[in-house]
Amino acid sequence: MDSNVKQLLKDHSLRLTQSRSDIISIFLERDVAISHGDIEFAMDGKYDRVTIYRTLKSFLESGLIHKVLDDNGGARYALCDDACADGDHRHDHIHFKCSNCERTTCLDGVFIPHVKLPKGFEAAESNYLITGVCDKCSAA
Amino acid sequence: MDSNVKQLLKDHSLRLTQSRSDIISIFLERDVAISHGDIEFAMDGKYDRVTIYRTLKSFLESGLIHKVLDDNGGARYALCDDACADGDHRHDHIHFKCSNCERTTCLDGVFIPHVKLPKGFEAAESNYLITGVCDKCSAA
DNA sequence: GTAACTGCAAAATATTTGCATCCTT
DNA sequence: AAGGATGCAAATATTTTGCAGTTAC
Repeated sequence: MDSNVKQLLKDHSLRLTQSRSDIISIFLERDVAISHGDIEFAMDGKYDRVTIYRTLKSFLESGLIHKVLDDNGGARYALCDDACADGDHRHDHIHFKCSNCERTTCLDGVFIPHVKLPKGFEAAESNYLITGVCDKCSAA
Repeated sequence: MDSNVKQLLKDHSLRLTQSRSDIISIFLERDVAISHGDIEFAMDGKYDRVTIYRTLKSFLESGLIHKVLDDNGGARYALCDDACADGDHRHDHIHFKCSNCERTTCLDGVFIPHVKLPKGFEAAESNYLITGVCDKCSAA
């Protein structure tokens, strides 16, 4: 449907299939981090559970999405922003998990502050998750 | 065995049982965040898998341990430091996951820097996980 | 003695793998 | 045509729940 979707897949050297298009569309529709279960629910049986797992895995490997840490054990994912598209992955924004509506949002404008690590520690990736009440819930 | 262990349980109003003592001992022995699987392995069948789950849950609820985010989906836990003991929970230190030895360490001396959140967002808890190479592995 | 803790069985959930078939390139 | 993607079945892993028996206080 969306030429945007096709382009995304092409950009990441992924084959254009129905399930991939549909799954990307879900990511585009929502601006929050979603889980395998969210996708499965949204698809309502249209695709096999396994296909969704494998699709997420290829998206991860191709750098189309990134993993977002969650409070509970559940894995969540969010689209990488444009900065990622050209090989140079930057996921240095903070994620916010609302304890009220349970939504996990990427705070794209809020970057993870760097810290000075003890001698010998070398940082590669950072994950910063804040739990609290989001803007929509605090307004209500 | 350790009067330290007894005291910890007493401090948190938990009954002194064999499994609880043993599990706390493991936490004390290691200064890293451990998972349910780690404990099960260390106990080598001495306690039921379910008991370990429930023990961890009561430790969590009583504030004896805190949950540590992990890269993969697995849940990990670490002892709370003294500051937590008196009801006022402060887990504002950074966790470091070594991609080489897979160990997750609490960097007790490195505090999570505060960030300015967009309007409407209210922070309650913070989790900061850094992945990279730890001091022991970088030295080797 | 009583409420809490434990072990066992089993259910519910989450994730992975093998294989035959189908589809994109 | 060929390799990658999908669906189905099934194995594996993870976590939770019910219940009866045991134990700490």
